Order: sequence, then structure tokens, then C-alpha cells
Amino acid sequence: MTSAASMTAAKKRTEPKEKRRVQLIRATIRSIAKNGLSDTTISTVAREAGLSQGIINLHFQSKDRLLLDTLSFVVDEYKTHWEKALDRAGDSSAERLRALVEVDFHPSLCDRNKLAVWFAFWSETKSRPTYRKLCAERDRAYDQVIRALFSDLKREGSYPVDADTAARGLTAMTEGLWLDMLLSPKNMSRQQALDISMAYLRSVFPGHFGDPALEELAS
Amino acid sequence: MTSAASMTAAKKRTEPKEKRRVQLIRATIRSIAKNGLSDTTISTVAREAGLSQGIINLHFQSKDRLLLDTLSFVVDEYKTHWEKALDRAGDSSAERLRALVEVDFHPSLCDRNKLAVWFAFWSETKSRPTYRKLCAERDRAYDQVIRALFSDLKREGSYPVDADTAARGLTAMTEGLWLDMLLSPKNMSRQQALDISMAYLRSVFPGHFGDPALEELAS
Amino acid sequence: MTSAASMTAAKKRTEPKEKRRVQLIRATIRSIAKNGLSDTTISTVAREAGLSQGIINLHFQSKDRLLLDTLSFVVDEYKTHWEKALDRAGDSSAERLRALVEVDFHPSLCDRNKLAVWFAFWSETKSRPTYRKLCAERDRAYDQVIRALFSDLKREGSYPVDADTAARGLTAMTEGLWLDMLLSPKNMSRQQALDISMAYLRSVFPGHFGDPALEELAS
Amino acid sequence: MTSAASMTAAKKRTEPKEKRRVQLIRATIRSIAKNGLSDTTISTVAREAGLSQGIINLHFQSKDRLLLDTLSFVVDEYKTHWEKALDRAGDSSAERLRALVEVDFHPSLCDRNKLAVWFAFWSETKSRPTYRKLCAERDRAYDQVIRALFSDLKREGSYPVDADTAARGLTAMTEGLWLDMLLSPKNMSRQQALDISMAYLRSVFPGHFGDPALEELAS
DNA sequence: AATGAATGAGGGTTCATTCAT
DNA sequence: CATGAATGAACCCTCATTCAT
Repeated sequence: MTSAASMTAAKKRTEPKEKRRVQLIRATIRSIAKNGLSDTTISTVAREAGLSQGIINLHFQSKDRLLLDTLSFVVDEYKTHWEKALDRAGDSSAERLRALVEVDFHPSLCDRNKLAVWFAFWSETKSRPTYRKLCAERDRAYDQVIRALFSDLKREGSYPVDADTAARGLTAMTEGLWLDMLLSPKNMSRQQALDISMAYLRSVFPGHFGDPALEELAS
Repeated sequence: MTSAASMTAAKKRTEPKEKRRVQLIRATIRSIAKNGLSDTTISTVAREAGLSQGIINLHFQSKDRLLLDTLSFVVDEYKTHWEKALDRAGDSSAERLRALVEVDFHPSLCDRNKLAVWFAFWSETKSRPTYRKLCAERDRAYDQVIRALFSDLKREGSYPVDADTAARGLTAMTEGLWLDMLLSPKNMSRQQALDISMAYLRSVFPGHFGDPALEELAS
Repeated sequence: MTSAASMTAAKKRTEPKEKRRVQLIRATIRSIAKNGLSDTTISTVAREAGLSQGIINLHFQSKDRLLLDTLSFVVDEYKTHWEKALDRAGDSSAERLRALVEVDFHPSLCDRNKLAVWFAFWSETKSRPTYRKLCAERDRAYDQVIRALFSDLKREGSYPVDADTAARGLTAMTEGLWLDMLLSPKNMSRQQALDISMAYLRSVFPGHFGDPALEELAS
Repeated sequence: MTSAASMTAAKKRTEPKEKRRVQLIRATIRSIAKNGLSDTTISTVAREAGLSQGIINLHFQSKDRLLLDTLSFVVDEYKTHWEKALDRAGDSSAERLRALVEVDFHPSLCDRNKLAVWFAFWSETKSRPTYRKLCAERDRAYDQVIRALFSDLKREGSYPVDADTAARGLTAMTEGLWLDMLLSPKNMSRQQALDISMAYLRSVFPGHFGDPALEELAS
């Protein structure tokens, strides 16, 4: 057997493994959304994935690991989208800020299943240091960028509000809008959430962030 | 035996029952905060209350009812404080709005244990219609009042923002601030949360809601 | 206080006690009939009696004692009726035998609640020596009398069957008829059971025990 | 791999499942006989089977279903033996009747464990419609055959007794004999029970059913 | 004598995990 | 790799018993 052949074999053995993991993580997300975290069992996840019960302890050592890896998956996905958005955005702080807000309400991140997952883990953060650690990383990086952008904008013009205060208001508002979308999607669409966020930015930085009509076209 | 004495005797038999219920509900709140909703068992609640396991099915028919009654308790408590705050507040819309915001961050409502409870139930709302119903009631009443106040204020001066949009931004921001207080209390104190909210109101209604320095003194 | 007075007082204290015991035993009988022995709890009995839960351990030391006393009650009642019937009966063996059979299907002994109790205890006899002992006493006394009567009758005429065999056949048939009355009362009335028993006696002792038409009038 | 081999493989996965079920049902029968129905727990059954507690809810969804399936098992087994006996029996009604009586006291059906089960379920029949339904089926089929045979015999000769009355007397006597065997096996052996039954048939249909000495040889 | 709140052992059941296939 | 039968700890709940009133 040639080295190339064995490599191929190795690939074949390991690559599907990663696919299975993702398949199971997606099943976990659906199960948490459908049944809640306390009613998510190895059995509900396996059923959601269309596989047998034993498979989870085969690919993850335990249910705890599955949940942690699911959280990691969502955290990483969020970070990736957010960095890509910054890369694609223009140079102006306003544009970059808008890009971040838009990605927060982009369908691929902001769907109800994933929101359910975020809040499920957040709500157990107080009792699970491991969850907290994973979430905290995301928050720190995100906060820094947002604050920097707010500082930049503040320096450009003369606005009454303190930059940090306004920045933390935005992140809080985003989280609150996510909650509203989770609790009653009929009363809060992604578009409405985006509008509310942009209105906030306009009132903090009058003159920037165009006017509502244009926003809608842009999205 | 006088009538008063017999009344006392009668009370003694029935009153403790309600006291026990409240005692157990408070234990449930602590357990949810300490262990998370999925790790809150009849046993953890009983231990938290310093009583035996059997007592919970004696006063609540099932664990499910205990949880529902706990949610009801928190919902009712919130509503009560909020109505009292409105009663005490002055006549001006600005004052009434400020009163509502202050009550949202008042220690008796906004302590970390209760926040943990709110988010625990919110996060299972998608899979538990009963939870949703209880939460929805609270939200509806609250939203209406907030929007009415925003409408009033908007009518008083000429501000650029749409009243509803701004109102929904406030409720979202409040929820987001609660989440931040739950996730990292070191980074978000009640006072900071209040400051951020008031800053939001100032930027939406320039001229109202005084200036930051005064806020701090007032609290 | 005179001696007479204290005796009266003592009576008053003890007499109702016995009444309560009987009241509770009757409630136990109803509960066993209604719920079965395995679903008869202290609570179902208390409810059936219209009294509080604690009362049973007050009058009986334990649930086990309550059940044993209930069995004793039924056993004693049966014995009493049966002895009275013999006292009232004439001198001829045939008459005495008929009297015994009639008492076995007399409404006061042979009602469905009590049948349910008999079979409930019988069915646990294998695992409960105490039950067996109580039941065995009844059986022994009853069997002896029946066999004696069969022997007497046999001696009077010349019948083909062995007396003991025929006697044991009768007791077995009686028990079987009780079971049929318990299982499907619509298919087996007291009168039918009596008819079947008398027909048995007639075929064992041709010439005795009149004919069916007369039996019916006699009952 | 041949088709036969794969069939074997397939069998190995599914067949043990049915075997386990029967194994557990047999354990249930032993437990009911040993402990009584009210003291038969999932734990006693599992211990009797030498397996773990969880296995019962794995193969039967609940304890209730285990009990129902146990009853069904005994009912079916009885029916099977009884039909086979009829098949093997000769053509004459007398022979067929004797065959039925013999099967009622055949060791494989009439052992004390199974009798305990029959009476355990019968005694709860009043409070459990599901038990009643299962038992009623057995009774109906059995009664019809017995009555038909009694009718046939009656038509053959001229006997004084009503066929139905005599038939119902036999079934009742059989049940009563079973009870006696359960309550005091020392006083009632299978042979004695058979003798008593045959004596009954002889006295109802004089001339048929040979004489006792021959019976003994035949069994 | 009677109540009913409280207890805690033990019931049925669920479920994460293991392991033979 | 994947399965699913089997395990047993831990869950929720019931219930016989105790005890303060």
C-alpha cells in the first residue's frame, strides 16, 4: 500500500467523522429549540439525527461534551460571520458598525433555533462556569470592536453621549431584540429588529446612518 | 373562647399553608439560580428549603406545577412593583417613564437570582406553551404602557424618531441589560444599567431626562 | 364520682371506639371492592369513611392490622351466620344441609363487595401466612360439618358416591359459584347459584332435596 | 453469505427479544405466586429474573403492560392446551368432556404458581376492566363448549337434570377445586380434584364416565 | 378523639452510559 | 463505524406513619 493510498484511507476515515459530528451538533440545536435544554436527551438528539442512541457517546465522550461542543459551534460560527462582515465592510467606522449590526440580524445567524440555543446556554451560565467561559470570549472580542467603533465615531463629530455608554447600550439592545424574536417572532421580525437598532444609532449619532427609507433598500 | 381567639386559631391552620408555598417558591428560585433549570430537582428545592422531599408534592401537586407557580410568582411580583411605581410617580410622562426604568433595575426585582429565573423560563418558552402564556401577559401590559408614554412624549416636542420604534428599543435594551447583569455582574451593575437606559432616553428625547451627573445623585 | 358514673363514662369512651372500628372496616371492604387490594390505601379507606387520614393509625396500629382485622371481621360474620342457620334448621340432615347452602347465597353474606374481599385475601394467601391461618380456621370448621352431614345422609340411603368426595365437591362448587358471581354478576345471580347447588345435591342424593320448582318458592 | 446464514443472523437479533419477554413473564408469575400481586414490584420481578430493574421498561413500556401481558400469556396458554386436548380426544361427547376435565388438572396448567396468578387477577377484576375483558374471553369460549357437550350427553340418554345447570355446576366446581389447591395443596391434590370432578359427572350422567378405579389408571 | 401537615422509604420510570455484536 | 440491548443511578411521585395541634 502506497503512502498516498494510506493517506486517502486516513482521510476517508477521518473526514466523515467530522461530518458526523456536525450532523449531530445540528441535531442538538434542533432538539434544544424543539424540546428545550432540560428535555433534550441523548435520545431526542439521536432521533433528530435519524441515528441510533449509541452514536453520541461514540463521537462525543459524553452528553456534556456534546452540549459544550454545540455551544462552541454556535460561538465559532458567530465569530466567523462577524469577522467576514468586517472584512467586507468599507473603511468608515459608520459603515463597519452598520455591517456588524446587519450581521447580527442576518438569517444565517439569527434564526429561531439558534436563538433558542443561545438563550438556553446563557440561562445556565450562572451555574456552569464552562458555559460562561465560552460565552465570555465571544463577548469580550465583540465588545472591544464595538467600543472602538463608537470611540472613533465620537471623535469624528461632537455628540453628547459617552461612547462606552452608548456602545454597551447597543449590545444590550441587540440581545434584547434577539430575546423578543425568540419569544414572539410574530411581533418582532428581523427587519423590525434591524430598524430599531439603526434608529438607535441615528439618535446617538445624528447625521450618520442615513434615514429609515434607505435602510430598507439596503438590507 | 372569644371570637377573635378562634379566628387566630383558624388562621394558624390555614395561613402556614400559604407561607409554606411561598417558602418553597423562594427555594425554587434559589435552586434555579444556583443549579440551573435542568439541574433543579425536587431534591435540590427541598434541600434549599431545609425540608423533606415529600413536601413539594404535598403543597404543589407536581414538580411541573411548582415551576409554573414559581414563574407566576415572579411575574406577579414584577407587575405589582411596576404598578406601585406608576402610582407613586408624578403626572408627567417623562417622570412616569423614568419611574418605570428605575423599577426595572431596583434591587428587589433585579437581583441575580430572579434574573436567572426569568431567563431560565424564557429560554424554554419555545417548547412550553404554558410558560409562553404566562410571560406573554406580562409583556403585553408592560409594552402598552411604555408605548403610550413614548407617544405622549413624542407629541410634546418634535423628535425625529418614531415613537413605537423607540419604545421597543427601550424594552429590548432593558432585557439585554438584564442579560448582561446575569452573565457578568462585575461588568454591569444596576447603576450602570440604569445610566445606560437613561442615556438612551436622553438621546431619543433630547432635553428631557436631565443630565448624567444629576442622575447619579438622584439614585 | 360514683362507681356507676365512672363505669358509664368508661363505656362512653370505649363504645364509640368499637363503632369507629367497624365503620372503618366497612370502609375497607368497600375500598377493596372498588379499587382492588393493591390499590387500597389508607387514603382510599379514610375517604370512603369520610374521615381524616390519621384516624386509621389511631384505631388500628398499622395498615396491616386494618387488613387483618377486616379479614377477621368477614370470617367471623360468616361463621356467625352459618351457626345461626344451623340453630334455626330442623333436625334432619337434609334440612340442615339445605340451610347451610342457603346461607352461603344469602344476600347479607354473599354480596359482591364481600366476595371481592374474600377473593382478594385468598389470592394473597400463598404469600401471607397470617391470612392463611385466618382462612384455614373457617374452612376446617365448615368442612367438618358438611362432611358429617354428607356421611349422615349417605348412611340413611344407599347412594353410589363416596360421602367425602361429594362433600368436597359441594364446597368447591360453592366457592366456584362465588367466583362466577364476582366476575360476572349478570351471568350468575344468587338464585341461579342456589339452583345449581341444589341440583348438585339432588343428583348426589336422588330422592332428597325436592324438585327445582319448590326450591324457588322456598327461597 | 448464504441466505440461511443471514436469516440466522437476523434471528439472533430479534429472537432473543421475544425470549426475554417470556423470561420476564415467567419471572412475573413466580413473583406473584411468591409475593402476591400487591407486593409484586418491578424490583421483585427483575430479581426473580436475575436481571436489572431497567429491563422491564425496556421490553414492556410499563409495569401495567407487564401485568397485562402476563395475564394474556396465561390465558393464551390455557386456551392452547384446551384446544389441543379437544383435538386429541375421541368423537364421543363423554370422551371429549373427560378430556377437558383432565386438562384442567394437568400439571402444566394447574400448578400452584399459575393458580396464584389466576386468582390474583380474578380478584382485581372488579376494579380493572382490562383484566375483566381478558378473562371474559376465555370464559365465554370455554363455557360454550362445555354446555354444548352437556346438551349432547343429555340428548343421548334421559337424565333428570337440566343440561345448562349441570354444565355451570361443573365449571364452578373446577374453579372451586383450583381455589382449594391454591389454599391448601396438602388437602387437595390434582388427583383428588380430578376424582371429585369425575364423581360429579358420574352422578349427573349415571352410566357414563366409568368408575373411580379406572379413572386412576387412566390419568 | 381527631386532624392534617410533615416525613422519608420505596415505588415506577427515565436516561446517560457501556458493550457485545 | 454503528447498533441497540442492558445497566443502574437518579428522577418524580406515592403512601404508611408520626406528631403537634
